[in-house]
Order: sequence, then structure tokens, then C-alpha cells
Amino acid sequence: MFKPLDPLLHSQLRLAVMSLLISVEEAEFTFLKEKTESTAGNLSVQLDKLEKAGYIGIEKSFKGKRPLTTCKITQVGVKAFEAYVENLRNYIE
Amino acid sequence: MFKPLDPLLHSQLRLAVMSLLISVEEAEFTFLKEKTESTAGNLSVQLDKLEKAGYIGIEKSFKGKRPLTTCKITQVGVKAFEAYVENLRNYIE
DNA sequence: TAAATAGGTTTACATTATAAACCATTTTAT
DNA sequence: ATAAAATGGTTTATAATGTAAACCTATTTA
Repeated sequence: MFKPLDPLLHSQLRLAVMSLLISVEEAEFTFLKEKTESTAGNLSVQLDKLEKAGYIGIEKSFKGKRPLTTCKITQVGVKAFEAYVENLRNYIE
Repeated sequence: MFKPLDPLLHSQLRLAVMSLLISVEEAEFTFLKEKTESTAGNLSVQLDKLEKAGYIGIEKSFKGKRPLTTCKITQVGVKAFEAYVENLRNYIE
């Protein structure tokens, strides 16, 4: 009935990030920060967790002279997100 | 876009409890415990929080000689649950 | 009458989330 | 030239949260 909800995804900010990343090729740190209206610190920490879980990939480069962090959802991440949503439905429908 | 998710409802166990209570006249502690597969301690704590928020009402009585705790969702609780679900949709759809 | 069960509550602990503080560099203003 | 502000983040300290273990009272069973 109530399947466990992946704790990594059952977090407002991480869920918002995954929600953004699932519908886009890739996204920059600042884009995610604006869309989620989070602080940089919080976002940084949560992106790390998602990366360590293998849900997203993070690439660091430069845009001009400025550092640039680019995020991309992985196949593992897509699967996890879909499973989470599926499980969640049992709670809210 | 991403409206804040009521922290009181964005918790696996509390959400499961609310999900059960919303579709039933009232429910006993032991019923909720079985359906949610939670420990009694955890359930007790979470029910307290829901009650303090005014999302549920808790009545204590006796069934025969045994203590009986009965829970019932309030109108405030119903509203909060519906708002939560509505907000959540932006994250998962 | 001792032990097990029922129906919980309290509390201690571990995990988590969050923002404040920080860092390196770059741009703008003076 | 240089001080001040802005950019693009990361680290870390603290608060808040979730959870189960330990506990409690009463009842039933052996």
C-alpha cells in the first residue's frame, strides 16, 4: 500500500531540482538556483547528494573567465524519479 | 512554480496517516499502525504533531478495559492535505 | 503469581536540512 | 592603481526532524 519513499527524493529542494532536470538536456547551477529560489549553499549541498547517489552528473568548466557548474540527470536518476512519483501516488490519490 | 510544501505533510509517515484519515470517518491507533507499518513510538509522536497543527483530532477512551485512541481528520486537515497535493503536482507532473 | 501481551508515551540518538560564513576570482567604480 | 562590489560557488555550524529503543500502566494468560 504505502511503499517507502526514496529519502533522497523526498526533499523539497532535491525534488525540485530533479523535476527541472528531467525535462531539460542540462542546466546550470545559477538556473537551478533561480528556479528553485534556494540559497547557493543549500543547493550546493543537495546537488552533491544527488551526484553521490548517481542521480545526476555534475560538470565543472568555465564560461568566459567565470566558473560554471552544469548538471544533468542520469538514467539512474530518471528511474529513481519515476519510481518515486509512482510510489507517491498511493499516498495522494 | 515550486510552491513550498507544508513540512508537516511532507513526511512519509504523517502523509500516510493523513492519506488514510481522509478517506475514512475515523481510525484507531492500532489500525493506523498496521496500515502504515510504523512503530508505535514513531506513530505516537507524529500523531501528536498532526494534532498540535489542528490537522487531526484525537480522542482517548476505552474499548472494554483497554485504552483506545481514535483519530479523525479535521476540516483544517483536509484543506491542508488538498493544498499539499496541489502544490506537489508542480513537482511531479 | 509470574510472565506475556496490549496500547501506548517519553526520550535519546542519529540524520537532515538550512543558512551563515567563507573563499577565489572578476568586474566596476574612484 | 586600488578599493569595493559582484559572481559563482563550497564549507561548516546549528537547528530541526525523524526514528526506534526504552519505558510505563494495565490486562490477560500460563
